[in-house]
Amino acid sequence: MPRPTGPPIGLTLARTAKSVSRAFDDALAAAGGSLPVWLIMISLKTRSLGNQRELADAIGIRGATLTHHLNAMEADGLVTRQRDPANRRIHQVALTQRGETLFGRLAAAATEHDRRLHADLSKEDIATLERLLHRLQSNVGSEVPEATAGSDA
Amino acid sequence: MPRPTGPPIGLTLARTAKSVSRAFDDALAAAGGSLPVWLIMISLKTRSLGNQRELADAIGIRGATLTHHLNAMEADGLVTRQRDPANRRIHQVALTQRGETLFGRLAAAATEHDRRLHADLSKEDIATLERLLHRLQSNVGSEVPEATAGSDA
DNA sequence: ATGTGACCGTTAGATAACTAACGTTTGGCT
DNA sequence: AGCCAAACGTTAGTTATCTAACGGTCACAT
Repeated sequence: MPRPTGPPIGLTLARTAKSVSRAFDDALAAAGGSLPVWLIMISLKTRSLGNQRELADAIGIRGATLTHHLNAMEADGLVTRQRDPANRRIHQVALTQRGETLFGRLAAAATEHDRRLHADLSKEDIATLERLLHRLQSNVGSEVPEATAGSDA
Repeated sequence: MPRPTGPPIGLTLARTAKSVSRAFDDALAAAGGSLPVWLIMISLKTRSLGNQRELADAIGIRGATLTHHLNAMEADGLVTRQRDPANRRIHQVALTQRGETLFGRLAAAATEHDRRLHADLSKEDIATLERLLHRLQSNVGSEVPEATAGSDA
């Protein structure tokens, strides 16, 4: 009995994520950025996203929050927003030269953070962790079992 | 090569924690509470905490934020705050009868959430996950290796 | 007894996320 | 042609957290 009603796994998960995210954000702040800015940039670089909504979904925030960050980034000269001529509802977001420069610095900080995070963990450990985290996510995803008995709502 | 520069583990961790916390908070909201309220209550019930600062540390928030929640909970008649006669700096926080009742409902919701979260995971899986999460936390904890070469601060 | 420093909790102000409602644009249907 | 529903992004307002500064209380030394 290794878990005699100890702290629930959800609580440990939340605390760990808070610590790790905090440390990551600090590292990015030291490089002149922040966690959301980094997520936006890396999504712009790697994925080919059609619109801002997909971008927001990709980094796990709401559309309104993304607008907020893009406003700040545009004011800082990191990105540009242009209407798509073919579909004027869509804003095409692109990194400026200055944005590319900052991306380089943040990438270095992110790599360093990841190195530190892995530290003594083996590749199998990381793979196992990823697998378990995905299981947790799918367990709370949309599993609303309404096939039990009665609709007691 | 199972991780060809895929999403960093820190990102997966953050997303999973967000989803799970969100789901948990929704479940608690349906029972008439919230995640911080639940954490405060369970800490009051289980641990024997000397003061509010320890309470805040136990649930991972700042003292000022705890004050905010306790104000709301006191206004709702869930807890009482009294000065410790032996040490008037300390506020003794206690659950009222109404607080106990809500605690019961939230405990049921939390148990249900935990059951759903575990779902197909074995005890070994949970133990492994806990171990890996603790490793991550300690890796970013306060590991400031200043024994490398020069003090470039 | 009195002054100094530390501890505890609160208050004030800033920051960042969310939800809800809105204006614009598009495409299909009548 | 004109209308209506849907999609996209922005704006407005709320909520929750943090940091910094403050007032009250205690222990200890002088």
